[in-house]
Amino acid sequence: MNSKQIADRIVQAILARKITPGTRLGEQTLSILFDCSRTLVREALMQLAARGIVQVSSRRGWFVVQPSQSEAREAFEARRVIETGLIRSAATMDKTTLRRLKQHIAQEKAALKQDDIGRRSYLLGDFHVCLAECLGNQLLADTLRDFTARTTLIAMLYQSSHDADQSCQEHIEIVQALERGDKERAEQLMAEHIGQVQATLQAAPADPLAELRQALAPLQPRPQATPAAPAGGARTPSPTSSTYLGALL
Amino acid sequence: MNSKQIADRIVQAILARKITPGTRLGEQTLSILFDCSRTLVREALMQLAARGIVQVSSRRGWFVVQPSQSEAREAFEARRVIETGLIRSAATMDKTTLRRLKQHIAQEKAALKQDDIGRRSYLLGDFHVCLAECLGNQLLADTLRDFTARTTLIAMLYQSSHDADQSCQEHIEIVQALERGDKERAEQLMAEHIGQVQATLQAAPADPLAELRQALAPLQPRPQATPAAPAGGARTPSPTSSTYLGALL
DNA sequence: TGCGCATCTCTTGCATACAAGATACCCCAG
DNA sequence: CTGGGGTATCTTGTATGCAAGAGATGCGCA
Repeated sequence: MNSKQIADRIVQAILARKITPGTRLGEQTLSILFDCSRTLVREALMQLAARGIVQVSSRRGWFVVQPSQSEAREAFEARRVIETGLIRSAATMDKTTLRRLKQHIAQEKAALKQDDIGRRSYLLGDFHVCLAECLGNQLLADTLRDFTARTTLIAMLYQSSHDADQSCQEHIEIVQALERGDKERAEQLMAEHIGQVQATLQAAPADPLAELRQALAPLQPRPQATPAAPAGGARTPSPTSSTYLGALL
Repeated sequence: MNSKQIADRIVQAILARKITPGTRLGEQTLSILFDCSRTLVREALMQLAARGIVQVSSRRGWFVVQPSQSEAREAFEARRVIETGLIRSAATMDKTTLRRLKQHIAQEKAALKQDDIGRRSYLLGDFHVCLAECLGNQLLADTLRDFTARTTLIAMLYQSSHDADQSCQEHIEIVQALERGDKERAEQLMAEHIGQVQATLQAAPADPLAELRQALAPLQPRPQATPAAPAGGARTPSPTSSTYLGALL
């Protein structure tokens, strides 16, 4: 178990919504979980910090990032720019590639049917990474993976109510447009798709203190992933979050 | 001197073309240079590895990446997608922002006049990062910094002959278009600008063995940054590159 | 009760020690 | 002179130890 593997597991857990924003990632805890020394854990966390997935607060601990509202806006904008641009500048796709995308969607459908929330979340996010790979740019695919992890965290933090079936349906339409060679339409659909997710975020009050208020808001246990939570505002780091780390194994 | 600072210094040195692709970055060497333990150096290198700037070859050493031809293509494509998309989706710029861009260009001109190659390279690359910041997306700005480092390495590796004055001129025109509010033109100019740099790369022969040939090519000391080097093909890791590391201090 | 303060524990920050693999070097045999 | 093999050296890989800081706790006092 090297540091790269540890980092990957953490990212995967985030993409599967098994780790929430603000979760504490203690070096010791992880070293026990992964049965290695703190050194390796630390290297993994350092890498994730460089990728904007975790943060360290000096001598207090490592935490999964809790993007602010403006960071959330940037992340969605970044994804929109990259994904629409990628479609726009892509060559027409060959059959093999289209087959891969369709296979991916089939997997999405299966996970939806089985109500496997973790796998479902993972696949819905991974579609975008897969698409970038199919469009021939591994560099942007890797970048998108991080950005997708970020938007997943944002969706958890701001209680997105966007539903999975709709996402999958939108993916289907995008692939159909690509299959027809209608890149313009595919681009538009992608922009709308990302916009959909963004739009369902719990709108924050137009209040200059919003971020502070959010940071100071009390912790309230969240009822799984239901829509329309009681009141606006996001969670602070969970004090007992070490139990969540079972998600990594 | 913490690991972040070390990483920043290395990236800066790359952007200033003071460290070439394939340069060896020995942990011990760096720890002496930065007067700290290998631990900190290692953390910095880990972060840079996560950002795609350096690579480690097991128990052989750390090296600045030498992007392959296809990685080079991806990097330029990624920049084109991001930078044009950013311009396209931007709001109109206010005066303060435009002033910042103009100031940046003024700095570019000064560095050109003084023939300060390091600073010149740095600023020409940083223009793009600055623009992304001005367009209101720090996340993409940070991403672009890494991609710019990457294309800088590519330009060194494939002997770009694109000249600095022309780059600066193109920057000026882009800002002028933005000032006029002509985003469409700005976007086009940006695409062309990035294309310009990419186009001057030493075209490799249409040869399936190109990459291998390149990897096996003998080391030839490069005459500073002159155009039109004798023959195609890039350099292998320099065996005595530790001397170059003075560039970091 | 409420507040201030000392202390105690828990967490990261950093350095160092040692293990293990890769490479370079040298010596010897053919 | 050439090639093979053993060793010496150099490099990273991993664990561990100790220091320092932040928070939590508990106690005494007003």
